[in-house]
Amino acid sequence: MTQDLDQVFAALADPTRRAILAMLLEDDMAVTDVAEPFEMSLAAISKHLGVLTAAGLISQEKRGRVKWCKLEPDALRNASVWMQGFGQFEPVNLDAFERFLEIELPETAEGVARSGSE
Amino acid sequence: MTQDLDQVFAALADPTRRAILAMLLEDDMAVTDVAEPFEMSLAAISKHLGVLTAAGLISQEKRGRVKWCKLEPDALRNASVWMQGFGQFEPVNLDAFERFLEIELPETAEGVARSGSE
DNA sequence: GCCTTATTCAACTCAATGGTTAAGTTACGC
DNA sequence: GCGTAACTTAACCATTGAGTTGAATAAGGC
Repeated sequence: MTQDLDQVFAALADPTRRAILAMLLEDDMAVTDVAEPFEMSLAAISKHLGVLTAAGLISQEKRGRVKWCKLEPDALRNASVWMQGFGQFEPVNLDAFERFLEIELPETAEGVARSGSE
Repeated sequence: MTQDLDQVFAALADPTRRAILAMLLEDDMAVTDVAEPFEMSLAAISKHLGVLTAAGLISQEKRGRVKWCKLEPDALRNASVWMQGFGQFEPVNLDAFERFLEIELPETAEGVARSGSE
């Protein structure tokens, strides 16, 4: 159980993985498509998807030869509850969230992949 | 900015550090007192406090020869907003949070330190 | 059946983490 | 001002993590 939190938080601690989650928010995607905007090997993305899956943040279903990735936002529930215990953060400020997406979405995935952050 | 999230999530990914945060929820504490319930060296705890400070999750103020640690829950705001973007997790279920505390508070810090999780 | 596409696996490198012990530093207390 | 309490720093070690390349596997398409 605390291990769940370990895995979820560790998974979220990587900007590439957060960017992937944000992408999947829009729609389910095949591994190759997830990898496309990033400046790193497919194998690397495959690994990232592995840790996201292990953390329960996404699920992967193989249909034919393509493996579809699907967001599983419920995995965030425990982590969210844990965090909320430290204070009341005003219920979803969508504007703030959009700002994050602007920074972390595929448009700039290149930047994420190259420099990590600034 | 995305680096902030990196640091916050990475800091939260360790059970010892989460336990420390939970302890500080009750009251400000000196480094030695923070370390007391754990089965690891003071130096190790000092490092953990360093990463929590770097992430902005706590602040440390030296008064005399003791350094007081204080929770800074605001640092969780951005992370919380980010997570909330993935779904509406019902506003603070205090019971659920208490369950986490039971597992991660100092009473069982020994267990946390020894086995990490089960 | 064969080429190709989609994805993973294996082996490796390099850097970062989490821990250790031992040696500093700084501030009380007497 | 000396001894000690409260921390931090340094040097080290073992493990993990993020990335690479290259080979393996699996499923289509024709």
